[in-house]
Parts: sequence; C-alpha cells; structure tokens
Amino acid sequence: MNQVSYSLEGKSPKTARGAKTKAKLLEAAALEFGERGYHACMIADITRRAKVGMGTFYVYFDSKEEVFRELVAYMSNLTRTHISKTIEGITDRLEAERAGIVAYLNFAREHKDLYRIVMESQFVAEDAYRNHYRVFHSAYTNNLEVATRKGQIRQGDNEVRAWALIGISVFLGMGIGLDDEKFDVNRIADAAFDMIKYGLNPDANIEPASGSNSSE
Amino acid sequence: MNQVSYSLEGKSPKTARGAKTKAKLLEAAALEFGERGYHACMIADITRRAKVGMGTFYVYFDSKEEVFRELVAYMSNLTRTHISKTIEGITDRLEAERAGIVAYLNFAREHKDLYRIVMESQFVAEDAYRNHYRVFHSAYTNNLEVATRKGQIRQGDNEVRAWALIGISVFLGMGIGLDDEKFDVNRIADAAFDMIKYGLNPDANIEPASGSNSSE
DNA sequence: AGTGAATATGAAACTTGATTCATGTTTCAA
DNA sequence: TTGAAACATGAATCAAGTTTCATATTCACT
Repeated sequence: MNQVSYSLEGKSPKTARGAKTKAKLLEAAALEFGERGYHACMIADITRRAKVGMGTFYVYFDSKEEVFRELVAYMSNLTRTHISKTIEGITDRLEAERAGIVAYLNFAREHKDLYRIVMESQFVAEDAYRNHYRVFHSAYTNNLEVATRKGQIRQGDNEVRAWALIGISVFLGMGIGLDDEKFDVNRIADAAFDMIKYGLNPDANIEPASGSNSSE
Repeated sequence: MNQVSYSLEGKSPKTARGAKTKAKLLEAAALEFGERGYHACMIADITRRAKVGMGTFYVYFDSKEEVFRELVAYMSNLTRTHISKTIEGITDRLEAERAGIVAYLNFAREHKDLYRIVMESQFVAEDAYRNHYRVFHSAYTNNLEVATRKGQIRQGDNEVRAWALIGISVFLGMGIGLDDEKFDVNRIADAAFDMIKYGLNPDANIEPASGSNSSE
C-alpha cells in the first residue's frame, strides 16, 4: 500500500539490506499502532508482522517510543505534502480552501492508521504532537495572510481563523469516522465550504454561482 | 475546587462514610489522570493523593479503566450542562453561538484536567468518547435545526455544520493550550464568531453593529 | 577464502504496576 | 453490648511486555 520511507533519524542502516529491514519494521509498526493503538501494541507484534526477530527491532530503534515518534513525523510530512500538492495550482484562497478540505478528508480516510498515530501522539509524545500542529497552523495562517492582502478573503484575525479551519477539517474527518461511511466527502465539503465562505448569517449576499459548481 | 459527584455506576457505597471515600478517590483520580495521563498514572498515585490504602480503591472500582470511564461520563455531563446553562436565556442562535464559544473556552481552561480526560478517552475507552461526541453533536444539530426554522441562520446542512462548529471550539481551545496563555478568550471568540457569522467571503454585507436587527 | 563490519536472533532478565487477599477496624441496628 | 455488614489496608502476587545479550549469520571487499 504505502511504502513507509524514513528519515535519517535514529540508528540508520548502513546497507541496502538494513534499509529494507528498517522499512519493514516501520511499515509493520504503522499498521500495528494504527490498528490497536500505542499501548495495546507490543514490540513482539511489530516484529512478528515484519517477520524479523525481536532483537532486530533494537538494531534500528532505541525504544518503542522512538518508532512512534518517527511515524508521527513521517505522517506529519505526508499530510502537509499531500494537501499542499493538491491545492498548489489554485490561486484563489477560497477555492483552495474547499480543495483543501476535500484533500484532507480523503487523506484521512485513506490513511486511517497513520492518522490515528498523529492523534494519539498527543498522549504519547506530546511535543511531537504540538510540533505537528504548530507547523500546520503557521503555514495555514500564512496562506490566509497572503489571501487577505490580495483581497480574496475578508480582513480578520488569521491566526484564530487558522485554528478554526483546522478544527473544522479534523472534526469533519472525525464525524465521518463516527457515523461510519454514511457520509459522502463531497456533500461534507460542500456544506462546510458554504459555511466557511458565507457564514451562518441569514442575510448573506450570495453571488450567483458563476461557473463550476452545482451540488447534488 | 470542584467536588466530583458520581453516578450510581460501579460498586456504590452504602454509607455516608463510603460515599465520601469514593468521592475522594474520584477527585484524586481526576487530578492524576488529568495531570499525567491515563498510562503514566498509577493506582498508587491515586490512592496516595486520596489518602487511602491501595486496597480501598478496589472497594469502589473494579479496575483502573472503570474510574476513568466514570470520569469521562461525569465530564461529558458537566461540559454540556455548563454550556447549555450559559446560553439558556439566549433566544437568537447566533448570539448563542458566540456565548457558547466563550463558555466552552472558559470551561476548557478552568477544567484542563477533566478536559484532557475526555480527549484521552479516544484511546482508552473509545466507546465512551464516541458517545460523548455523538450526544454533543446531536444536541448541536438540533439547535441549528430550530434556528434554521426560525430564520435565524441560513439554510444548510446542519449535521455537517455541527461537526464543524464543534471542531472550531475544540481547536480554539487547543490553540490556547499550545500557544500558552498569550491568547485572550474574548479576542478569540470575537474573531471566530466573525468568521462563523459572515464567513471569509470578501463581499459579505455586514450590518452595522448596533441593534437594528429586526429580521424575522 | 578470509576478515571485520553490519545485520539478525529469541530466550531470558528485568521492570513495572494492576489486582488480590487475609486481616483489622468502624458503624449501627437490634 | 454485640455481631454482622460495610469499610479500610498495604504487602505480596502475578501477568505483561520492554529491553538486553551472547551468539550466529550475511555481506562487501581484499
């Protein structure tokens, strides 16, 4: 499915064989942690899944927590990369906003396992978690600043808005998780985007949909 | 600070003395779990803090997980109660929305410990977590439905909106946590509310702030 | 075909911490 | 006053699971 590549952290393997083994371990760890959670999953599960001996694990990682951290960082990058790639051609911030939501929801659905790891990091490696959101938030704030300057969105406190917008995506993703798959990503994205663009205010002056959208 | 009352779940004490002891244990557990998290906290910490023997714990709870669940349920109620009480007089949904955000942020700040327990329940007692948000979400959706019928907010998918709005509050709360106390609750609430009401759309027609609202 | 560095192994040592239990103390209704 | 139910105790038990280690294998290069 998704080949987990790793950074140079920890004990890097020196040969191709070692690199392959470490990759197998990361892959297995991602699946195990993702399925059963950090505490329920034991090293033996990981090594069994990776088809290597227990000791091999400690050739490449100092501790259980270390693999976990490595996976959080990996996932953090993957998420940002995925979203920014998806929206990179889009010049209008509001359009980008919608596309970003769709990208995020699809991504979270695709990568339930890795995604859960990021969430759980709040309770396993809090600094990694904070870092993930700090980076995310500051990039987001920046995008909004640029858009404000261009007049694409209304003036406002973009730091707060960034937190709010991140929260929206995350919870929509969660809502999908809770109510299982009865939700359709596009329906959700449309509805959320409508609120983000026009607000709840009943007196909003909504422009006629000029061009590319027709829902339902 | 906050006297933790308990429901009739688990092994209920039969006398006033027992009731007091169980309350002490719940109080202590709330603080310990809240400060250090479920896994880092051991029963011995709880009983030490409650100033009772280890064995006493098992007079009132079947397991470590059970206290935790009891606390999640307690906190879940407390949160809903606090918010609904705060906004209960308010008839306009948009005003209620702003008041709700303020209430939520203050509450989360007041009760960091209990709040963390709810968050962590996602990884310790997932069903309790899902339940918490399901209840929250359905109440929220309902409020939005009523408001829609009254014409207080624009027509839209209120189920999705409810998830989005919950996400906003939660992440604003988290933002406060991350960037420590540099944030002011009112500033945040104002900024978020502005977005929720008018959206990001640069062409929003914003009414003059004074009380000329006679939309029906 | 020899040599050392890297890699692999899994049984055992070790740690941690939840839960039990045998025993003691308090309460209170009769 | 008494005895049974409720409550309290913390040292000992025991399971779970991480990490170590002594040993074996493979690999890359002469």
